[in-house]
Parts: sequence; structure tokens; C-alpha cells
Amino acid sequence: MLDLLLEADRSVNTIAGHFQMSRPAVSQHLRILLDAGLVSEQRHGRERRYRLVPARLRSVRDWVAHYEQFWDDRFQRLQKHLAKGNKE
Amino acid sequence: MLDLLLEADRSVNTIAGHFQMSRPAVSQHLRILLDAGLVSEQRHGRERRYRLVPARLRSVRDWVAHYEQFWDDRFQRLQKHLAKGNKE
DNA sequence: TTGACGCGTAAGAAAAGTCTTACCTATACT
DNA sequence: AGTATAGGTAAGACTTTTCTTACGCGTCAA
Repeated sequence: MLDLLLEADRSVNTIAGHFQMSRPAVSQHLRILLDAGLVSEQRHGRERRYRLVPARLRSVRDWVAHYEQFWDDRFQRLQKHLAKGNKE
Repeated sequence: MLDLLLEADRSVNTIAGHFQMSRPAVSQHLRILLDAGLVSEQRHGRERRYRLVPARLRSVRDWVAHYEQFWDDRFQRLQKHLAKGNKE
């Protein structure tokens, strides 16, 4: 669903067309994404188009990214250790 | 749990000590993370220490990050559109 | 204003996830 | 060998998620 929204804003029916599940099911998924702030809703007549909210996705990315410091820290510690070892 | 492993490799019991849930429950969580490749297992005697696998976390981050191109693309399209508008 | 369309929500069934206890194996200590 | 420790796995209870169908409300078009 996020992939679909990556291409363009889409209505519920359009999205549902790409899945096997029923329209209400898609609606419920979108509700979750909306509550999570990952998508926003635009009303156009009787349609509702959903759109990605990149800022929110960024915060998810950042949350995961923070675990990657791990290797850097570990590598630095190793380097320090080796530097000390050379002196002694 | 990932936060705990961010600090250092840890045994199951050590991890379980930080939670209210039972050790088997923690074991099951670790199994999931292991299957997902987010952590690795090192055996030390009768202990099993778990360690973050940053490469895998990176791929999660990248997966999310790719949705952020959205704004850039959209902005570029807008700029092109405006540029064209100025000429005409 | 009547019918069709787009969509949300409610209720309940079905499926998946997440615990706990009980039990088993492997390593370590004496 | 005998006992303690670390931890995985199985079975089952309980919770949560994720569907589906049925229905209601607003918008559009005749």
C-alpha cells in the first residue's frame, strides 16, 4: 500500500483494486496508517485520496538507524584497544 | 530488547532480567529476531549471547528510507512545472 | 429526488501472536 | 556420578489482529 502511494495519491477503491482483500479491510489499514501519521487524507467530492507523509516515515527510519551506530562504536573501541596494545 | 543489545551482547537470562515476562517468552522473542536476521547467536559454554546485526537493521532502515524520495521527486516536479509556467 | 457510487464503521468469525507452565538437553561444578 | 545452571521447545490459554458482511451517510448525476 505504501508502494502504491509512493507513485501517487490514491483513492480507497483504487488501492483495494490492487489487493485481494475487501475495500473495508483496506479502509481499516488506511485508518491505522492515518492514526500513525504515515499517510494523510484529502477529500475530493466523494473520494478520499491518501498521501504519504514522508516526515513521519523519516522518524521511523531514524528510529531504526540509531541501532546502526553499534558497529561504529564497536569499531572505535577496537581501534582504541589496538592503539593501546601497540604502546605497551 | 534491541536497546539492551545495543549496549552489549547479552545472554537470555540477562535480557529476561530486564523484563517482567518469563525467560521462555524472551527466548521466543529472540528466536523471531534470529530468524529475521536482526540478531545473531554466540555460544559461550552454556550461555548463548545475542548480538545485533546492524547490516540487517540497515536494510530495514533503507526500506523505510526509500519512501522519503517521495518529497524530493514531488518537489522536483513542482519546480519543473513552475519553470515552464514562467516561460509561457 | 431517486438511484448509484465512494467510503467509513460495527459486529463477529477466523487467524495470528504472545504469554505461561512443564519438560528436556547440554554444559559446568564438586 | 550427581546436582545446579542456561536455555530451547511443546502445549495450551488468552489476547490481539485482521478479515468479512451488513449497514449507514454523504456526494454526484439524471
